[in-house]
This record gives sequence, C-alpha cells and structure tokens, in this order.
Amino acid sequence: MLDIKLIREHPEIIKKDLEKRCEPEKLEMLNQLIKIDKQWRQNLVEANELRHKRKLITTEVANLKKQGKDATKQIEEAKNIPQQIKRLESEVAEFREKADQLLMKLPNILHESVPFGKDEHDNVIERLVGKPPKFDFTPKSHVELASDLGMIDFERAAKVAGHGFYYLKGDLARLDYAVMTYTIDLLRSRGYTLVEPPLMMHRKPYLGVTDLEFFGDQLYKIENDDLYLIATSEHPMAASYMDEVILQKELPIKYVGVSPCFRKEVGAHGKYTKGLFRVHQFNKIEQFIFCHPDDSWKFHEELQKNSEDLYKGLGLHYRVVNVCTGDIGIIAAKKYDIEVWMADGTFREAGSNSNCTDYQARRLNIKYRKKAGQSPFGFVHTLNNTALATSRTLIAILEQYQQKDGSVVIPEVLSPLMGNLERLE
RNA sequence: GCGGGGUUCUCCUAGCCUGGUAGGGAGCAGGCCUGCUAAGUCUGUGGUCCGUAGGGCCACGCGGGUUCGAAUCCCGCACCCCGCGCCA
Repeated sequence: MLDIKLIREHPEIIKKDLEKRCEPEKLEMLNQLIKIDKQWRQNLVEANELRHKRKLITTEVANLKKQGKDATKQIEEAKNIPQQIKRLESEVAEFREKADQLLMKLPNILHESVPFGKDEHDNVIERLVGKPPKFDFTPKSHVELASDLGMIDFERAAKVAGHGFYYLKGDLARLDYAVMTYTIDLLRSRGYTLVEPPLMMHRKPYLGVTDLEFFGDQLYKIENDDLYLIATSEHPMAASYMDEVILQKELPIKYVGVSPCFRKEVGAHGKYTKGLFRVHQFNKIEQFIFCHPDDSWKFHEELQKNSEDLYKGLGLHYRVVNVCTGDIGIIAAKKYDIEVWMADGTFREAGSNSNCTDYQARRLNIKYRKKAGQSPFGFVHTLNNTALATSRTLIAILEQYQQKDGSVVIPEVLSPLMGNLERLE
C-alpha cells in the first residue's frame, strides 16, 4: 500500500512511476483515488462537526441531570442528530471503502534500477552462472526420467486428487527432504531462524501480504471457515507481525520458512505445465526479512547471494534476471528471478527475490520504534526470497544430472544427507 | 464441540454490576531544578482530519444493535486462559 499522504501531496511522483508499468488503467485508478479521497475528507469533516454538536448536547444533558434539573428540551433537540450522523457516516464509510480498494490495487513505487519493459520478454539477464551439461545422448525430461525410475506417479495422484498432484516415491522423495535439509542448514549457518508457519490463514492478514488477484487465481479456500491454504510460507511469516511495533534493536529479523505451498494456478493455460513445474502443491524453503528501512537494499543483495550460493553448491546451471517494470507485480519495488536450465534448453523460473520496501508493511501495519516506550517511528521494510522450491529444484537436478542409462547422479552436497547415496537408479 | 474467565492508549492496571469528560502507575520524550548524575517536579505520549496558530473527530479485541449519550447494556465473530468432552 502506498502512503496516501504522498499521493495527496505529490501525485506527480506516483504518476511518473505508474507510467513505467504499461498499465494505463492504473493511472485512471490513481485519478479516481485522488477524487474519492477528497470527497471522503469533505464528508469526514461534516460528520465530525455533527458528532461534535452531539457531544456538546449530551454533555449538557449529563450536567443538567447531575444537578437534578430537567433535560427534556435538550433530549428532544438531540433526537434527530443520530440519524443524520448515521447517514453521513455510511457515506464516509462508502468513500473510505472505495478509496481503500483503489489504494490496495495501486502498486509499489519501483526502484530506479528496474528495467523498463512490457512483459517477461523484456526482463534483463544480469548474469549466467555455470554451464549446461553436455549430453552425448538425447536428454529426457524429468517426467520421463522419474517415471522410468519408478519414483514419481502422476496417474494415481490424478485419480486421487486430480491434475497437478503427484506421488514422490523412494529415493526421489528422500532427495526432496535432502534438498530441504541442505537449504535449511546453509541458511541457519547464516543467522536465519527456522520457522514452520501455520499452513492456513484468515482473509484479513492474507489481504495484507498479497494482492487481490491471488484470491481468485491461487488460493484454496477452506469451506465454511475463514481460512485459506497458504501459497508460500512468505505469507504467514510476513503476517506474523501484523499490527505490531517492533523494537529497532530487534531488527533485522531473519527467517527461513519451510512449508508446503498450495496454488490453484487458475489461468495457467498455455503456460509450461509439464510434470513438476506447475503443480498445486510443492515444498518450498523461503527466506524472509523484516528490517530497518535503511538496510533493505543491502539485504536484498544478501538474499540474492544466499540463493545463488545454494544453486552453485548444487552445481546447477542458472541465470539471474532483473524483472522489468511490466512483469514485476504490485508488491515489490525490485525483483530478481533465478531461472534454472532445463533439458529442453530453456531457462525457467525457480525462485524470486523481492524487496517490498514499506509497501507490504504498510498493508500489514508493521512499524518499528527506536527505543522501548517511545512512539512508533515508521514502517519496517520486508523482503522475501525463495531459497529453494524443491519441486523445481528436483526438475533441475534430474534433468541436469541425468546419465545415458537413465540414472541420475546425486549432487555431492546432497549425498551425505541421503546416506551417501550417489545415484538415483 | 460445551461451560466459565478474559482482551482498556507503548507496557501494566482501575472503571463494567448501577450508562454521563477513560483514572492511576511504569517506560519513553521534553521543560524546570541541579556544578554533573540521580532524585524531585511539570508537560507530553496512538490513529486521523481541517489548519498559519490552533482545534476537531476516532480509538477500551472486531462488527452490529439499544439510547439524547455505550469501555459499561444486548446480539454476532475472532483470539487468549481454565475446566469438560472428542481425538493423532
């Protein structure tokens, strides 16, 4: 959420930023918001004047009664005020609701280093790390490899839960755990606290962490309860400090969250949906930081380094892209994606590193104070970065480490975590 | 799931039965005092709106209702504690 005061006082800053996003309807929303906000304030002043009037009369009534005098005249006079207030208040609430809706849809202000572009084709490649493996045979996809090894079963999962689910079996399931352990160990050694969060959340905190589009397209709702299955552990971690004021000396708070993630993936038609790439449920290790506003750009690079060190440790070929203005979404001020190389020669997204600056914190109302006992000083900054999404990492491992005979070599760093197993075969 | 208790401003707490300006303490910030520190003392402390000064409104878990007036009475919901039940 943007600072409404900034919008009032310097709408030109927001306008200039919105123009970069290639979404003219957002500019229209801004203009509408400015108009509605003004109406809201006018109505609010009127409503407050009425409430003030009521207060004066009721105080008079109270005083008269205290003195044992008759207050019938004053009570009669006050009798028609409540309905006037009610009418005005409902107007105020209406304007406020409309303004909030628009405010929640307006995106974060972009960092200057975000490249201009229309969609994901305009993302800028920052660097390419490692080399693609050389095969003297026709490489298989991870679906073929894992199916042939008897370690994955999409058919039975479809029977039981529908498309987009899978059974991981045997050593491939062990590999999933090894990837998680490897990731958690590395991040713990760098000062991140391991968190197992709730896997369901109420609607209100959910609206704070992400944008409304998520509700239709991604989130599973629990019937008859105000609960949604989480799409990533970022969400419960971010929401954990909702409506709180954090003491500055406790910052930064660094978490490594581990959880299954649930996504409906509505509207994924035409996207790459093969095998494990786009599924309704997968395990993911997520990095999350609450920090002082001055430190977020430093930590954005730290998070990036952590992720890249993880991929380098696994010996995987990947590239980093700086996500462009048209593809970045509304929450982040800047975003790096890591894309891993797959056996069909394509790089596909495996993780995403966002500095949300104060945008998410403002939505969630997470502030900090300089010293105990002092008033809140400002909003914290939040950052989140995939450490490793196991399903997509498994794809990369299977496809990049495959052998001519259909077996798969286990990356050196994972082998000790699987009883020194060297191959899936 | 059932029954009881609870949620008050940054923190702790009074007020609720019996409706009438939300009181006290701590912390923090500032002023006074002081050679300095401490003590003492005074003022301030959240959100929001109008604005030059200054003032208004809101905030007692959340949302409704009753009333001239609600922290207080009524209804619904969330969360916490205690007990009972069910359960891996």
